[in-house]
Amino acid sequence: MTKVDRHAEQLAALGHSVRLSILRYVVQGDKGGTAAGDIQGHVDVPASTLSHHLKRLVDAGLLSTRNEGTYHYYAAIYENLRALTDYLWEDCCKRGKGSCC
Amino acid sequence: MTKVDRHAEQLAALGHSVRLSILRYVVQGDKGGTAAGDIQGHVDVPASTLSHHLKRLVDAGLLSTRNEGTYHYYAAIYENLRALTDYLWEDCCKRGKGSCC
DNA sequence: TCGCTATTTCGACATTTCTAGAAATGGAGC
DNA sequence: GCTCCATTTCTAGAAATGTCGAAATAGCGA
Repeated sequence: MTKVDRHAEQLAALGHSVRLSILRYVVQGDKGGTAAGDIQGHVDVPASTLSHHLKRLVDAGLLSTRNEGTYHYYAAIYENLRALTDYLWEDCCKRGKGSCC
Repeated sequence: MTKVDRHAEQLAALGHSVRLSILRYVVQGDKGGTAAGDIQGHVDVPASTLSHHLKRLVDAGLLSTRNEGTYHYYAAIYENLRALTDYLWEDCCKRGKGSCC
């Protein structure tokens, strides 16, 4: 999988209002992660739906998982998120006449 | 449409390898925009498919269009792209114990 | 062991997105 | 007018994604 494909997959993972809300909630949370139940209280979807969305974010490499007893904590992988946002601006205006960013 | 929905739509627009390639190519191009034909030479999809993808990026508010004769130029809307990437980091660690970003 | 809670997996259906050929548009030049 | 050329719109089928109830898993405490 190329760099473009990988980043497109991450952006697609964020391209859904529920998943975007999840990511933002988790990004704002503690570094140790946020429990799935806590997240559920915030986004209001059935547990099975939530679980699917969380899996998608984990698969995309944006969230990590840690299980503590029956609680599952999800934390943002900040360096991957940073790499993603940086990617969109990489080589900005390289081919242009003036600078812009 | 809420802020989350709007940004999710923009991220979904970028969540496709062809469209992500298009955006990056245009972001790197001149402020005056890049012609559709130029873009097509870069991404290698049929014109009808390309047009569909370009429309999606325009609808999401990430690209603007300008017609000059038969040529259609597409340019990145830098401020919207900036707002999008900033949004992902907004209030980072607000609810956490330590700082992280 | 039993029951309780947190969470995930399964399964099936509805919806959306992707793709690309064919036809249509719109402008430039003869 | 006609004819290129660049690009978009139409169309329809294939593929992927979203949803959520029901069932399954997994860990805790009594």
